[in-house]
Amino acid sequence: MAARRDPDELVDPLEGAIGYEFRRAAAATILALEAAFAPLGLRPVEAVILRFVDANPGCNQAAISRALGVTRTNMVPFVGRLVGEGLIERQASDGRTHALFLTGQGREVCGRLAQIAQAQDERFFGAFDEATRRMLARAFRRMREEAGTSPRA
Amino acid sequence: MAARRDPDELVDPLEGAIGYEFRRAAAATILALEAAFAPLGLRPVEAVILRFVDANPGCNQAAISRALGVTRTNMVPFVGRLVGEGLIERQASDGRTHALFLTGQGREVCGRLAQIAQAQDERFFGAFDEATRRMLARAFRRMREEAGTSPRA
DNA sequence: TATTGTTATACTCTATAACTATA
DNA sequence: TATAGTTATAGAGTATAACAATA
Repeated sequence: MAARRDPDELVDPLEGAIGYEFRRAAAATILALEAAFAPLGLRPVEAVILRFVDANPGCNQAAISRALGVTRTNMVPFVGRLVGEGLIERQASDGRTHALFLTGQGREVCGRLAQIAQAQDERFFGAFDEATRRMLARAFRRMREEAGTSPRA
Repeated sequence: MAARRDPDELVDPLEGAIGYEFRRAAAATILALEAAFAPLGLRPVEAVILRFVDANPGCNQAAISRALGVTRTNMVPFVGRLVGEGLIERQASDGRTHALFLTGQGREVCGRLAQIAQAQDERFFGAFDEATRRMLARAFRRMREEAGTSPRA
């Protein structure tokens, strides 16, 4: 007996195409991460910046912008929001540079952030055993490096 | 001997975190795909829409919007551009619905598009053998379904 | 000269509300 | 009452150019 198809449900010509499934899965997990971070009033980018400041106390925002592939220009509103919410603070260091540090509240939020991110990783990658997860994480890192050698880099 | 670290190069506290590597790899492959499609004057979303029309001749744009998770509203400029470039055409069908079809040029572009997408898949996922790629594609699809059961769905 | 932080600006994508024509 | 397509609009992300202060 042939399966009936909802007339609304289209044939997906890209079903099973690995790059397509990869990109759509990533988009879905980003939406889920935004929802998970929303109670903290943070977006994923701001969360990553917070964790970079935590791991690199005293760094400046230009260094973070290079690490994340965000322009210096577009860092301004991100860092401004984090400062405005009292999560990080700027200290004059160089005359043209601000050294960034987490505040006490920033450290607390950063801890909660890390837990949420870890729970999301468990939610979406929990089906893989640890060895597979390490293999995939390395493969994803290599993909990023491979893309970095593209004409755009 | 301890490795010297570029003072500009920050410690990445999320290196090896699978969800983070996953999202950044996806962002990098999307940029690469945009660059690869640029000579055709198409963006990745428009390319997917073209392939949906190819696989579902006569469908309407609301059905595509549901399949892709794009609002009907935001389909308007995408479909408008594809029509404007002579790649798809609208035929009155329902009175309130337009049936979409590829033009001859649309079929040609669609074929080149598919080749480019396949080359990108090979570029980024070529290191995996076929069985692993099938396993991953299914895992990515499951991740999308899992995310779909989130509060946002 | 090069770098940091910034403003201004433009373009795209995304999200919501509302309108029309039709079913 | 629900659906298809559309317009208007607001918000966020992203991109380039330019400037002041500093190294």
